Amino acid sequence: MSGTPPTLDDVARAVGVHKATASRALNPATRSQVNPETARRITTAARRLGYVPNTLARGLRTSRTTAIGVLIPDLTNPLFPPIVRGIQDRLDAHGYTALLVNTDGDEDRERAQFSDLESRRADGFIVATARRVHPLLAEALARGTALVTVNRTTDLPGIPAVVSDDADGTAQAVGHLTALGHSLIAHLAGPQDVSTGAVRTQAFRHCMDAAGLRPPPESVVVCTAYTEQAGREATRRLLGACPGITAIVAGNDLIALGALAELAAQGRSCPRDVSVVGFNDMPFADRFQPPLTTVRVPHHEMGVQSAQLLLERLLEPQALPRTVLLPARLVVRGSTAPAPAGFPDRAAGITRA
Amino acid sequence: MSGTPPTLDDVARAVGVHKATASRALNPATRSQVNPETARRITTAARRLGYVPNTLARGLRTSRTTAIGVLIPDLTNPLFPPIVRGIQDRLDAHGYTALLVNTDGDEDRERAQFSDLESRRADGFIVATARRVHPLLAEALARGTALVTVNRTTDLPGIPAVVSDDADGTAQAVGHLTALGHSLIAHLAGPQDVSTGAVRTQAFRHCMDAAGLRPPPESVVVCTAYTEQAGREATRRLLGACPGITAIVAGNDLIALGALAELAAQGRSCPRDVSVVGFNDMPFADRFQPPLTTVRVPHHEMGVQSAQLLLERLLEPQALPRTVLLPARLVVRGSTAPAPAGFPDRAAGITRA
DNA sequence: TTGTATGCGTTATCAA
DNA sequence: TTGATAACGCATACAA
Repeated sequence: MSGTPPTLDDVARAVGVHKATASRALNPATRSQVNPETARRITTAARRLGYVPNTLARGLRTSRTTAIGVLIPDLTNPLFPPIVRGIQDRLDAHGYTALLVNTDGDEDRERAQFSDLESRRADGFIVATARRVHPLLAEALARGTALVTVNRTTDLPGIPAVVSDDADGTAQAVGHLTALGHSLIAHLAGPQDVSTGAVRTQAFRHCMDAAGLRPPPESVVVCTAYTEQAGREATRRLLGACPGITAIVAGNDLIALGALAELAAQGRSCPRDVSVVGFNDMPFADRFQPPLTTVRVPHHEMGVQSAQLLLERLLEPQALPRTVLLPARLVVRGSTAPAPAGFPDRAAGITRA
Repeated sequence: MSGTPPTLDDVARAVGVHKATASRALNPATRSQVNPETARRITTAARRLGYVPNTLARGLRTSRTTAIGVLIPDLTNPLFPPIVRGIQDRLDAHGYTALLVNTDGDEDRERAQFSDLESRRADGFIVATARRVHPLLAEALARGTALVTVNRTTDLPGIPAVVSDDADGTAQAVGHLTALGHSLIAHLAGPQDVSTGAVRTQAFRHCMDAAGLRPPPESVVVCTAYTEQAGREATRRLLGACPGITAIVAGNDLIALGALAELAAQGRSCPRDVSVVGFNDMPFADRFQPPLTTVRVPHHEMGVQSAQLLLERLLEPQALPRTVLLPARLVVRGSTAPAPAGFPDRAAGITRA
């Protein structure tokens, strides 16, 4: 209704100074260059007129937008809201804004979204969609784009990253199960083309080996996605091939949820017949039926740290890329219990070393 | 590394035309004005150089940014990710981008965030933080800002809104409980300064009245927030004042979750002793212990519709503000059961009409 | 069909 | 300490 919003020139004229002076007075960094009294009058007039600087004009002039592109697979995956909140909280504190997009795991969509964010001249990118082989990120890195990955990493070196200590988390999960007397432990692996899937699976194999356990190849089933549906299908295959298993280490909580559903459908009780450990400690995991034993990953803090890393990178583009490793911690709840008796190892074709 | 990104002028020079021609060729709307063959050469060169239009410059020139501010209370509240996804999905399809901010229910923070989005020259706003009395929105409306509220409305007329039919949803909840034989039905009301809280509470009173039930005043407890914590505290007060109640209609699922926690803590079984109905059908409500009977609200669709409404408003600023009312539907699960015998109405001081 | 010129609102450089 | 001026990259009215 009131027409166009007031510009710097409007404020300047209201005070009777040049717009350059108004610009200096309103900018904290240059405020010292202007007479305190005039500065005060300019500030007052700006407030009175409801002046808000035009970020587009400023960005065009300074080639900085204080906007950061944030790429996630899907906001409705409960893993990501805490990460995004962490990012936003830290960015906000520094006057930056997150530009959030979903890629749905689709490479074309990701390219399109990334390109859009580039057209908006995002100052940098926080990427939660990293795959181990990721041409788009490689190209961006080569162009000198400020980049940080969070939660997942790329095999390509040179990109700062914030991840949780998944190897240690997996070790805690396996250790918990062996301490409960389990030896027929299966693994519902996450997709192996992303670092979390590969790292957790490798750690699982390593831990089993170190514990002197030799599970048959069929006891490790790779899920096609980090979803309940994929977890359920993988569990069906697993139980078909290895009916004797008494425990499952799931690639993440959604896969674990799928496992719980399939176990229930096949009339197997969790945790009485089969123990299940998840990964992430997603929101409300403690309210599930049964409450989920899982490896807690500090998602909010991962978001905070990734934003911090990116902000540092914008200040010092030449600094060596750091990787921040945050601790993961097993949270024991109701989905794990001592191994049931009467399931000798041989029944599942497993041999102890 | 490769220096600054290519501009329109770079593309134009590579082809040997003026940048105005390049602009026209690259813009779908003006492409017809340029020789098809030249247009092709320009398009090719643009792709080869990796040209991406500078949205800042374009926005400065056109005073349109194809960016929409989205205000939500808190992304980690499971209610909002589906709404935001709905918004993003529809905006994306029209080449718009969502600028997402969290207000954490803090009015100062909300003003600051809103101001930042204005400085980024968002073309309009989708507001999920509406309170019944909301000066900020009133001012924005008076300024002619394009505005849509989602999930909640403002008492102030003139702002298009997308909400679910909460009165009907509440009626289904109460009807379900009375059909199960409950008459001592309590209500854990949401905050009354937001429309969802007020509407559901009013509907609850109305339904009880229509059913000939006259619950004592203490059986309606207002929660200070839509949180598990607030729900738990309210439940404690409720059970102290009205120990005889056999059913609870909660203001939303988080409040219901708090009720479940407090009931369990007091040794009362849900649903055997007390039935609980939630509101929203938040993600994984079916996996809770017990699976939650709740009123499903189509959150993703609410997001889609709110984006649609805003886009329409940008095209036709003068059109009358519409309110879209989406259907809510009771989903019966495990947290409701027939009323236990042996709790005569008089025990709770309730009288039938 | 194409080129020229101008301005969007800001900040930075240079003079005064 | 302040003012004048230019430029960021684009789209458009106007001229050719």
